[in-house]
Amino acid sequence: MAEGGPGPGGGESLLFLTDEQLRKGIEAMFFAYRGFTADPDRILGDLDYGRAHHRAMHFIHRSPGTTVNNLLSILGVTKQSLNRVLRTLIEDGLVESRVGRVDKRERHLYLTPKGTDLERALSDAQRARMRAAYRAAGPAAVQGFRQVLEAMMDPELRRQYQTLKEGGA
Amino acid sequence: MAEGGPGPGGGESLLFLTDEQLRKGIEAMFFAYRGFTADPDRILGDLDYGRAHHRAMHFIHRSPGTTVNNLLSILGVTKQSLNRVLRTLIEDGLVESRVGRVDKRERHLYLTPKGTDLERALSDAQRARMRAAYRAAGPAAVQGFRQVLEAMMDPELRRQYQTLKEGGA
DNA sequence: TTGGAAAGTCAACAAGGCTGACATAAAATC
DNA sequence: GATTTTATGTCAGCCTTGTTGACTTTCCAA
Repeated sequence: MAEGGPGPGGGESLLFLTDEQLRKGIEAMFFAYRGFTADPDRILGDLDYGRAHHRAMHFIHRSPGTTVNNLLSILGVTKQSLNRVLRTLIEDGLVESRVGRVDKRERHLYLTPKGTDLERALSDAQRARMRAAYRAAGPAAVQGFRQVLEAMMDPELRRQYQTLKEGGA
Repeated sequence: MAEGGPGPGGGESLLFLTDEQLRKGIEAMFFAYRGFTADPDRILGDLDYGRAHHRAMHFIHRSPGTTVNNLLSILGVTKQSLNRVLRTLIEDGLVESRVGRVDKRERHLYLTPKGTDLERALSDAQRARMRAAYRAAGPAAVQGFRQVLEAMMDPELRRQYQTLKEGGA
């Protein structure tokens, strides 16, 4: 690897934030994100769904009973955009939309058994890659990976990420 | 932070690869990538360009004189898709396309001064975020960040990433 | 000289973003 | 009780950026 840049050579060197180092990080994000989405995309390509469907199913699976508005703020898209995706998922019997009991304006979203199956297939594929990457890099690297990613998020998104983190732990 | 999951508590714990840990990594990638692209997107939004233009300019800046075919394999899109982007960049005087000297079929791509200016504005914004994230997470975390991302890439993309890495170092 | 690779172009299409306008039901407020 | 706000859904239309397929031009090399 021979990292550490122009500093005293790796380890606890000073902040080795040359433009070169930063550029490598940027390109690493670019290439890694392609790998990150490649496996689910392959599965989705065979069906009539896309990445947007995957994202919706992921967060519905993660927070069953979440409302449309909540999902909207997590995904960061317009309701028209989300609705198009959600409609097809509901029509195809992958997602169920239940009217809220306390507030009947709200729709609570759940994966059906069929939806759960697809979500599992997709996340199995994505997890397999993530697992392999974690194994290859080692536990210490995983720690750093998560720290940098978290620091890279917009503050608002970081809050949502952390809320999700707690909720699932 | 209190990481380390269900293992013996952080540090060199065994492979703590629970589905929960993996899912957090997946969501971290999702939220972080949004932050990663947010700043350039804001700049591009004001102009008539999109993320695809940014990517093309980034890699032309990075490897001046690269051929269209080379760029194609780095970006992983079809030549029609790239060509549309490239055409507007050339028309607008941001990119120059020179016929190859040894192989006149090839077009070698260069940023014009105008193109260099925009590229710098975009990458300055992106680097600023990356720098802040690196600073917040610390040198050791940066090491891990890069290791995990590299392990997450498809083998072919990893090779391209590493080639770029060497070329620029 | 002819085959094939590199590059470019045109047409058509799809996914998934976006805005704006509007409808409905229910909750909240006055 | 009337009004306003909120949550959701929907229609129409637009943009970017990806796709496939068909075709042309250029030009290297066998």
